[in-house]
Amino acid sequence: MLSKKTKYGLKALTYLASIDSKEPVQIAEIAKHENISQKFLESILLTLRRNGFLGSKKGKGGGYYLIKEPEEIVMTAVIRVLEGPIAMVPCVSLNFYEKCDDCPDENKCSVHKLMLQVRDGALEVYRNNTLADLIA
Amino acid sequence: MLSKKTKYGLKALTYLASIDSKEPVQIAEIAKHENISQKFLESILLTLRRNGFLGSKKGKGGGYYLIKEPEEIVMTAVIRVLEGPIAMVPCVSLNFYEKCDDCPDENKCSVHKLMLQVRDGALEVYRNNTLADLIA
DNA sequence: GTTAAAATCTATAAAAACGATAGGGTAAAG
DNA sequence: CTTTACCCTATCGTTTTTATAGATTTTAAC
Repeated sequence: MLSKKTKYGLKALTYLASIDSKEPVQIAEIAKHENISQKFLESILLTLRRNGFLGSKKGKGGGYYLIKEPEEIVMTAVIRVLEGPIAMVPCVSLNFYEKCDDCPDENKCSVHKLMLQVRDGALEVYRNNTLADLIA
Repeated sequence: MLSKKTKYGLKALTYLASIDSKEPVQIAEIAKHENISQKFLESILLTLRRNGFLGSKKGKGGGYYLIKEPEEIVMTAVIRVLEGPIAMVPCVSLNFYEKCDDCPDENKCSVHKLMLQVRDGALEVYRNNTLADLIA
């Protein structure tokens, strides 16, 4: 299940990309337009800023704005920051690999075998989608 | 993230399929062989039985056994029973559809657009894998 | 410059939901 | 009368989501 954090984060990014101008947009405006709890959104935007997706400007006339072109923002990166691992099991994760406690041999594990394919499928989708693709 | 319920369920099914014979296998044996909490496995096997994957026999010499051939047990069905929806968002789910409270128009929603593709990818993998494929 | 307002930042924590496990008792089969 | 599956309930721990309260920075107005 996709967390609301990811969902809201994606929606916020989409909104900023659709605005098109690089002018800062206030949290309140984004929250209202996308029906998101403002305080929750606040923390989400913060992590997006810390990870290089957004810039921010404080004070009057401040807000958040995209720091890169929508075409450059690839979903693999967004998902990993907001949702975490793309793989459904740590033992098939590229960026968050972890061995299973049970499972003496990964290569013979049925779960491993199946989830490897699922991961590859998801990865291909995320790699082929930028923020620009989602607003088209 | 894949729940342990699903993981354990898959491992149990795999084990039963690898045994090959249709003789009942005790919960304790499966739990021990796959490093699973026996009590937890108990409830998992129960739901697998209720959903037509397993048969059971009580008393001495009892246990669980596969009710269908491994080739007939397709992953879409198993995942839906153990894990629930394959889609990461209810608004793109085939079997568990639900409209989002926010989101006035699904067709314009970026999350919807992205998760539709992810679902299709996962679906293709699950459709192409039977229990027999996983033990090969 | 000073000030005040507007906004982002920070930290905490409460509330709710969910996942995983354990305990104890019942029913059926041999 | 023993063995095993079946069933119900409670609990513990974690994660997710939201709420609260205040600190800090920047800008704009005066």
